[in-house]
Amino acid sequence: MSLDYILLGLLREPASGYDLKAVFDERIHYFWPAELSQVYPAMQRLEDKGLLRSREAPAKRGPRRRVYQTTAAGHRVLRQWLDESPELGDERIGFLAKVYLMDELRDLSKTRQYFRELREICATRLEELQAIERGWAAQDPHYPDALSARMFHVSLTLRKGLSSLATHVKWCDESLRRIEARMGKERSNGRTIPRHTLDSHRGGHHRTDRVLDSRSRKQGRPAAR
Amino acid sequence: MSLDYILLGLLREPASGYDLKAVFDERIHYFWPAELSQVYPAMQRLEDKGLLRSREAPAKRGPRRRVYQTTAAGHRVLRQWLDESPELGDERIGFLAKVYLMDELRDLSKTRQYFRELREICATRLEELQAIERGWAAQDPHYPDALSARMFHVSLTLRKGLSSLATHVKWCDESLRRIEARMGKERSNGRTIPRHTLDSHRGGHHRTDRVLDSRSRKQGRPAAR
DNA sequence: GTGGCCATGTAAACTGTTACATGATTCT
DNA sequence: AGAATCATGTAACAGTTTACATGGCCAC
Repeated sequence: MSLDYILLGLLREPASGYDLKAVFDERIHYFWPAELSQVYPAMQRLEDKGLLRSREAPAKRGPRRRVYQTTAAGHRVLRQWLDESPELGDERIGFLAKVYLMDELRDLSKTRQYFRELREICATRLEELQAIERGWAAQDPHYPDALSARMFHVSLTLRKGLSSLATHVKWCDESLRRIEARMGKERSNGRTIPRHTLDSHRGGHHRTDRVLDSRSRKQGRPAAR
Repeated sequence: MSLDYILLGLLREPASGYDLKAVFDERIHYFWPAELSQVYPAMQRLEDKGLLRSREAPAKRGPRRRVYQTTAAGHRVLRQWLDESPELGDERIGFLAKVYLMDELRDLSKTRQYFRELREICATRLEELQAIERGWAAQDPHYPDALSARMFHVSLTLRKGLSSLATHVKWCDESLRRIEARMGKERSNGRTIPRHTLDSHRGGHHRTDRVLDSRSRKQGRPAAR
């Protein structure tokens, strides 16, 4: 349901669905991704409820655009939502689910490889956010201070991203240390490299050939693909 | 789709849907919550695909139970999933969405209150995880070392929760400092306490009277509640 | 006997993603 | 003429939550 409220918040300035999609992909997607196919119907619903109003906008360069904006009722609804207590909500963290079960592979070098890749992904995204912050600092001489109320709140969220990702990278590093220490112990305990590594043929089969790919009808033969 | 794989992982030891729900609520829900109404059909689907097998179990104290267990095919599918590269995935972080838009309230004391509550929630959950770790340390004299492969991987995920939540609390504290500094500046700039505080009548209306509560049919009058 | 926990499910609703359909304008 | 970008949507599917239905067994 947060999407509706985010829309009300973003449409305090008038914008089209298409405009909004750009905003989502640029700034919002870090905490709330959205697709156009979800945004358009949502805006229509909110207009039907009287929380948004829209008008046909003269289109320079392109076809007709419908521009939406939050109404007074929309502002009230938004403020009521903002005034509610925070909730952590249910986060689904797929990469942790994998780590939790990864003993199944019986091969710590696989776990190590997993953490190395994860570290890379997070470090890259961290740099992305650091670049944003540098940009802000560059065009505002007393950056973290003297911000508008709007930017102040936005900067609180940026800081969250920055600190979360930095910690994430540190966790990967700590994990890699533990994994390597453990691998060292395994070797010195006389265990040789696990034989399961035989499975690693047909090089680099990342993200291909999903087996569990769609719901099968009852009694459908599993092989029938 | 991760749910299916988590089920395959958990059912390396036989268990009923009901058992599994307890495991989810106790350990797994930190990174992947699940409801029974989702677990039961999922297990049936996985059995139809040949990845789980089930048997009727003699029920001491209660009605009949159906106990599931991962098959050899299920193990293969699980290992294939575990072998894929990590992905961050789309996280939806509702509490950040609110902070991002909270300038709308035009009342920093509301933002401060929000962060105080958020800090409390996270600190509580942090203590929860710390208690788990203390429990492990208590019943295992050389705790973080010499773990089974299973527990080693589980402990990697616990450490993630611990470090994430500690950082989260620190972010709340940093934010509270910034908010209070800014409130001080507002006061000294001659601005008095914002008048919007008039809205704060009818004390403590947390989590009540959601306005945007369900999709309205087209053209439904907004007032018709 | 009834309240609580054990146990298994179905149905409907909600939220979100992927794929598709359509067409204008601008740039090369 | 064709590709890229602007622009708006629909349809089908996938994943999850909430509400409901059912019933056994056990303790008080």
